[in-house]
Amino acid sequence: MEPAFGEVNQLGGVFVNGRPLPNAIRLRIVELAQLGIRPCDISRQLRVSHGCVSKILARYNETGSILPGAIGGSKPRVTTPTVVKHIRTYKQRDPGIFAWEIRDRLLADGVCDKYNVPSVSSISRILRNKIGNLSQQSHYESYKQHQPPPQPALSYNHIYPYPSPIAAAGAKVSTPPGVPAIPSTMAMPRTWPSSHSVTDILGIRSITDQAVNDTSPYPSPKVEEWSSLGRNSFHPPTQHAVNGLEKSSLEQEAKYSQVIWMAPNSNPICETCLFLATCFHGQNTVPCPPTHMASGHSTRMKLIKKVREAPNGLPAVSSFVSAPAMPPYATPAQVSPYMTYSATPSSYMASHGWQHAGGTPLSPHSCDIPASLAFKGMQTAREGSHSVTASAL
DNA sequence: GTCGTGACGGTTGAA
DNA sequence: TCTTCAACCGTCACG
Repeated sequence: MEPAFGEVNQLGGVFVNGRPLPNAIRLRIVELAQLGIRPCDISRQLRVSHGCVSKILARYNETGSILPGAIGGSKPRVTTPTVVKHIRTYKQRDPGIFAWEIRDRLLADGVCDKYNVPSVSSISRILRNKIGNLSQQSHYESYKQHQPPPQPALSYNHIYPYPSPIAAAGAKVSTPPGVPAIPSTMAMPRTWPSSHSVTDILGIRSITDQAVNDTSPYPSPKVEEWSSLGRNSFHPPTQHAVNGLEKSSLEQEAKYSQVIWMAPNSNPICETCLFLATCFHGQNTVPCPPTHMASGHSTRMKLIKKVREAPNGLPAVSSFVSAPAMPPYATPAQVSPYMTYSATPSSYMASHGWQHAGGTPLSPHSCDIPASLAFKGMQTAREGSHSVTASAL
């Protein structure tokens, strides 16, 4: 079994097979693309395969979101009791009705939509297995009397929150050609955890923001709550729609984050840094870095329950952090392979004009995204430059 | 050299 | 609790 710490791709980047890239990297890919940097350059710089860059950009263009899709789970059943009931009704009214006619009627009557209407073969199977013997009707009715009323048929999107074309179009940020745009993921007001502003994705809060309510940091999602999150908690896209993805996806992300950024050995970690994948310093005696202390983070050291361990006893990490092997505030020479993902946007973020949704500039977190081996060799070229341009990269 | 695409091996979570 | 299945992931190779 491959260690949970990941593998190294041909570009020298580290990834965990089967797991999505961290949001910070996904976001950075989109950022760089919108700055006009070619995908091949993004691929090399972030050490992410060009196929992945292409896929993430394509998804972003399609959905307006940088987030990966929902992983795992099963397709919702389309043959709900309601659907079966309607099929039965159609069959009773017209015993000679064809399956495809039933399918059309399910659509026409609004019983199903195009996402959850059963296939013709499914309808045929229902007719054969459940309705074929109408002598079972009395049994069915008897059974039905002892059952709760059938739930309305769930739309496919209810479970699978893929944004509808309309939602995607609405979420999409239209940008004049050549004009760097702030992705809609970055433009959303901060209403964590239902926001995907860049500050939320990266777990950054402005100093001003924290000063207002320093004693009440982020709404602190408990791991117990996160653990209960899943596809069952998906909501219709009309609710909490954020950037083409609704709350449920964010919840899933929260759960995913829980897996990535837990503290090893139940050590306290900075609650804020918990959401900063590249700023992991889960050691008991290590305070928050000065920049965090200045932001009041040191007041929010918190014990996070370890929730998941690899069979070898090491914490299961995703593609970002090698916490046990990484001392806090690793110097470039000490950066673990996982820090390969870490871009070096400190100067970039501080200078390129991003504004917090509330108008507050992002607070520069020197440890948010530390120096990266991915940019090794480029550092010299970037010295003295505070903007990301193709030439600087 | 760049980019889109499909195969592949992997993870995840609902059933 | 375990297994199955179908969704997703990123990498890689090919054209």
